[in-house]
Amino acid sequence: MPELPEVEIAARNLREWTAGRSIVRVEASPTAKYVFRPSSPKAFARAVAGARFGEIRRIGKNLLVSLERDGAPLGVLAHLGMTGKWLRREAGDPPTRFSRARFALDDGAVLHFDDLRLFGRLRVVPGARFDEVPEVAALGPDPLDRGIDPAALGDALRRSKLPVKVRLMDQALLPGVGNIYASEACFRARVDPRRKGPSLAPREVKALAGAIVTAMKDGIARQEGPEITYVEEGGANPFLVYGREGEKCPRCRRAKIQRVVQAQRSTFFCPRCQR
DNA sequence: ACCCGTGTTCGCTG
DNA sequence: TCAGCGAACACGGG
Repeated sequence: MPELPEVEIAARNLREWTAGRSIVRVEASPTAKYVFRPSSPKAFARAVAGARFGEIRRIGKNLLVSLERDGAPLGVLAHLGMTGKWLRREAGDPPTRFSRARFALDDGAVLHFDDLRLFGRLRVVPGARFDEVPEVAALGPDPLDRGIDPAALGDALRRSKLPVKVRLMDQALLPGVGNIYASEACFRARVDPRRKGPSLAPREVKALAGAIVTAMKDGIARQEGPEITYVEEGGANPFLVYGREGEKCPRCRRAKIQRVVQAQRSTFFCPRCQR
């Protein structure tokens, strides 16, 4: 699931599910110790039980959940990792398949943090001082929230010899851009993902800046619906090039989509359209 | 059995 | 000193 669009959907869902609500009880699976590091599952549950929900922000792929407990601010930083998701169930429903933490609310709902691979994280942030968390402080401006300044993007690309697709995934530059949307943005901008940053012309940088934002907005639009209770997987591949090795390019319809490996991750592109 | 994986972090290296 | 690289993390799914 999770790059910026998926996390944005999660944020919207969570806002709806938690508005005005309090946490009645928390269960954290003891086997999922890794999810709660550097704290423990027990300490995490103890810290947030009884809290009332406040604002929920998203920066890149991070969810910043503000809580209030005994009149004092408290925060939870949530990251979905590779396979994390937030699901809403009713009290008494069976646990979701890879449920790692369960938050019982005062309206009878139970929010599950579900995560197959255990790369997700739930972390208590004392006083909700998110800006003191190094991983949050290191993030650049959120591209959806604040837009992308082509001049700033150009500067950043010029300062690094990394292939442009790899550079786009730097969370300090463009928080929220991950492996899928980096490929998708390069395709939309017609830029070869293997190009080195400094080789890009200003008009290509500008195209990239626009392509990143529109790719993410499309991703969000695809997933939002009138009655989302939770986002399901499965179904047709919604992406233009990602996961489409060997298929005909959706733009030129002549070349075949190629897959290459960059920085240990798969990159998909059209060798004819992307220069 | 084997390869793959929508993410991040850490230790090493040149 | 530090950008860049590769491994590690953990566990299915195909």
